[in-house]
Amino acid sequence: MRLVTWNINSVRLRFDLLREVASNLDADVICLQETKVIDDLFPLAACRDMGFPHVAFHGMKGYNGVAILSKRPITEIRTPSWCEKVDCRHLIAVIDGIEVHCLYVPAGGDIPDPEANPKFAHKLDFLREITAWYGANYTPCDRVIVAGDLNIAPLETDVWSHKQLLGVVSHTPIEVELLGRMQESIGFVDAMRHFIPPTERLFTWWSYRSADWTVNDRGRRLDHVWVTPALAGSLRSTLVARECRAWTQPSDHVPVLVELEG
DNA sequence: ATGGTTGATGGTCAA
Repeated sequence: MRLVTWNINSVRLRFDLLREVASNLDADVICLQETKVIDDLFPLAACRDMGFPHVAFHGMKGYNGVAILSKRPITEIRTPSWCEKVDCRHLIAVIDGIEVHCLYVPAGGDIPDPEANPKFAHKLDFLREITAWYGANYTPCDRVIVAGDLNIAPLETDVWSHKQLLGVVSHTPIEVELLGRMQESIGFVDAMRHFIPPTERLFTWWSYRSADWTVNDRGRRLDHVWVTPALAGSLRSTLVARECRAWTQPSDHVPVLVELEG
């Protein structure tokens, strides 16, 4: 299975780029975040024309939204929600007996203080809640993939400057700690770092708020693919499609590919 | 410390 995750930042605006991603990466499964479209307007026919007959989507007006496109049948769809909000951040599709979780963790706003910033408090609560849920409902023996924009760069080499980003939302110690607890809940294996050593810089996102994203390579690794220990032995390769950031009218995130045997 | 850009939207809000 060749699984791709991409924060597409509007599936309607960037459908032509999605075709390129699907084709260039020879994807079997594509997890999308920030689709920004209600379900009635989701481009389902275009997905089928592109060679993905099986599609699950869970969207809302204007913000968030997740989708999973698959060449193989989807046998079950679920849409959990967190923090008593129905904000379309989590979609589960069962494909080949594997639970594929497409996840979009709240970004958390600008101020890294839960007292002063309700969005940051929501991000931390979201992580605590979903961590408890994984721990209570799954075991390392289950076949689960979590793929998506987790909006946290956990390692020092997941950001362009560890020191300069310690106080910036996405790399603060409290977020890194909570993401670590979530990963440990059922022993998720970081599929990208399974192949790329932690000493090597690895980014999947570069801000729009820069005249030239290539200057000093000021990126962060916000997008992740995790697999349960039951699937770790099936991991074959990973790839960050960095070239997509240089495309015309790009997303600020680039696609990440993880290949699994079978 | 601040600002910078983008997308959905039709006011700003979120990222």
